[in-house]
Amino acid sequence: MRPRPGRAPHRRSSRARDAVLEAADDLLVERGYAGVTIEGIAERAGVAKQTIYRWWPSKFEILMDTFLEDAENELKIPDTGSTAEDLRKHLRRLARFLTREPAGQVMLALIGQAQHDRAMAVVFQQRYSDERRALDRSILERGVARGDVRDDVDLDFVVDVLYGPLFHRVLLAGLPVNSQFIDALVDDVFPSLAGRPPGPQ
Amino acid sequence: MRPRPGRAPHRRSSRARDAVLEAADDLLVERGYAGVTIEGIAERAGVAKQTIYRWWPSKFEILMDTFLEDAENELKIPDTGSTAEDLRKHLRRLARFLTREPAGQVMLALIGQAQHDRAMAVVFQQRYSDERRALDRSILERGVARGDVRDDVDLDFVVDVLYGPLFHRVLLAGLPVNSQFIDALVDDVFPSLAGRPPGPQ
Amino acid sequence: MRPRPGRAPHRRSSRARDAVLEAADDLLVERGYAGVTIEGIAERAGVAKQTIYRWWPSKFEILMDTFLEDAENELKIPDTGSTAEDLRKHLRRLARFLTREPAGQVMLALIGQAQHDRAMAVVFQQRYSDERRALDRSILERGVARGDVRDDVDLDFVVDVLYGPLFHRVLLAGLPVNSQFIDALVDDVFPSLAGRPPGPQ
Amino acid sequence: MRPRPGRAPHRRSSRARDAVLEAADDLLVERGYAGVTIEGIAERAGVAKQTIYRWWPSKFEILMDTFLEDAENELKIPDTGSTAEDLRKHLRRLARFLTREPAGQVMLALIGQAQHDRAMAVVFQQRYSDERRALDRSILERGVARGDVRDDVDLDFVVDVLYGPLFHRVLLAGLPVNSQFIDALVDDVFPSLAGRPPGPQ
DNA sequence: GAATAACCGAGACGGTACGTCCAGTCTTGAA
DNA sequence: TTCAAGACTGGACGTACCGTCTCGGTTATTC
Repeated sequence: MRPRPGRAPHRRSSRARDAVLEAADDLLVERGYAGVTIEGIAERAGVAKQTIYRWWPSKFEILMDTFLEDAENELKIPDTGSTAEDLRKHLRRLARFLTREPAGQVMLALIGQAQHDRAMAVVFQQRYSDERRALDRSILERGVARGDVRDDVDLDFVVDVLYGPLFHRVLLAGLPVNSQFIDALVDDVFPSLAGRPPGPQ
Repeated sequence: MRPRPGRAPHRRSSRARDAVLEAADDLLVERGYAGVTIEGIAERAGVAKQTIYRWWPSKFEILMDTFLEDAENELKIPDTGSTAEDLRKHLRRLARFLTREPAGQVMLALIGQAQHDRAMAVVFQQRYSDERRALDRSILERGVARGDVRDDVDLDFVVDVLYGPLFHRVLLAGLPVNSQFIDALVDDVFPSLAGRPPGPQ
Repeated sequence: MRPRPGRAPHRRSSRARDAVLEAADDLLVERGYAGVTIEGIAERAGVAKQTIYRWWPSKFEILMDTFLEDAENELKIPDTGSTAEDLRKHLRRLARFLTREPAGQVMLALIGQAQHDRAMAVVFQQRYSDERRALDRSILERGVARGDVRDDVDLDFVVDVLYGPLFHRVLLAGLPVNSQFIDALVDDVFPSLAGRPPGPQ
Repeated sequence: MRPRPGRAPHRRSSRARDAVLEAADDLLVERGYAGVTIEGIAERAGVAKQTIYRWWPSKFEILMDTFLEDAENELKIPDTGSTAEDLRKHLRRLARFLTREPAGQVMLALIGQAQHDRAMAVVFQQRYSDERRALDRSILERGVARGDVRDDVDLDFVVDVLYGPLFHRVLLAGLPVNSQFIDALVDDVFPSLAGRPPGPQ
């Protein structure tokens, strides 16, 4: 049961893996997506290009690896006991992530690249979007179980209505996403669409 | 001071301009954004690279020119007399544009590129998003004037709530956007957020 | 009749050409054939790799160009009036060229490469060996005309017998080629094989 | 009979050695000198690269090993009792070896490589040329002892004059080496240079 | 109707990065 | 200790485009 040390088949160097991910991340933040090159990553990571090509098919996948680790750490689903509060916390966290943090820049770059290339769009959906949607739904599903979310609405639709406006602002409008914006979503849109007053019965 | 002998001559060749825009468009559809290269456009358009560089700063701007022409033609704001019906028609048109038409592919590519490069994001917003938001608002503003849209809601917020879910599906989820989805936005989300029953005064 | 200036079709840069030839030459002398790389030439010549690939198919051809210019200048056929003296002078010049001069190193490298690759061997023969053999023969042909070379021997065979031993030493043996060696060829081998005493008639 | 545990074991695997030599030989014939790579040899021989590096410093030395074995077998010095006939036989054998046989291709490749690299030239001379010259001389030395070769000529010089023309044709000219060519060397050049009529005394 | 200057096609140029191949070194586990 | 396997750093390959730069040839007015 214990992972025997030195057992991984064909002993990939974790030193190289980590250096590559970090270098790619840094380059993206410093120079933007086009400034991330395999050669640049290799040089900064102190790694040979061949090592990169051995383990990743494209810079997209490298950034995907970085991003997924960050998303897992930074975008945990809260559980406060109140659906509205879970949504508020999570939307705020997400807005901050997208607009202020390096890892959010990586995410935006990946979304951008996915618009350019069908294959990468599929990778992004399979490795991120699908699982993320399940997580996003989980807040609502807890609400359904708890009784403060209606059980007769399509939760996928609710997810799109709650998260879509945020992405619309960030990806298309370049308008600020502030607390009022989030609050309006949580306090106005959510209740009228899916909320149910925690009443008797 | 003396621009005398030989008088002001040439102007830009519209033949070249059109050929370039069409070539860029075709290449994008055939090969994706990365497959659009200045050399490729020049060759296909039968135009010299220098001619392209003379009139456009980047392939992004070339595609921007194509896209703006298409958007103006294809995404006209309807005016049926009913806000809900205007929204329904327009959202359906937009969904179809994004998911089915070549010009929609161009738009998605431009949105994608805007995520990679701040400067291009600014260009996209100034040349498209700002004006588009005004157009999108105009449906609602007519509704306010007409009395079937509440006058105490932030119309920009309503725009994000109505259009955001659509883009969320298209840009991030890869899920289908069908009539029910649009209808749910128009019939459920819109009325509860901004609709007002056309009552007496 | 006069070459109109700026007439060459598509204006190849002679600056680039010269810099490439010189860089290749220098690299060969400094680092040997394997040390001549297209990248190294490009860097040293201050030229883009693509420029090299545009005009030469391989480093072999680059060195061939250098070598042919040098050979033309350095291996002129002497004309002293005496076949034996012409041979002596030419063989000495050749021996010195091969064993002491940078251009001789280039020649040896090309001969070496020709052993590795049939296509290059053909290029070497067509661009050098064939013409050189004609030049080498010309010494003997003048001798035939003059009467101090027999007219019943195959001059190609004589060329092989006179030049072959020199190359045998240089290419295979690594033994010194001194004046005695040349003199033995001219004074012993040549007369008995092809010489004719300048007699009456 | 069981190798006691902790015993000084292994010696060089002759299976690996043979497989490497054969693979190198095959690759040279199939793909030329540049097509012989350590990786290619290792793969074809079913051997690890490390094993090759353990026993040979370069592909040159691998081919050298192959070649020396072949030369020893294929280029035996004949002993017919007549110097002229020994020369004729040996020169014919050599011509055929160089122009027709796989092992001759290896030899030409090694000679070629020796022109590119001083160190390899030295190896080639020490491991082949010096010994070969002794063998070539031995034909003449037997002739001297026997009395049909003059004893006042430098036999090294005679070797160069007899073998040089052959290599000149093969290495430089790309001209055919046929029986007449060999016969002319043996019947015209050799007697006048070093032959002595087998007379009395 | 001739002069003239911006425009055009063509494409060479110095560069950067691509993705691949191979060199030579190192490490692992089996025999 | 050797071996097969194969990951590692590193360097060069030959290609594709970038954006800049002539080069001549072609308009299309305006004197």
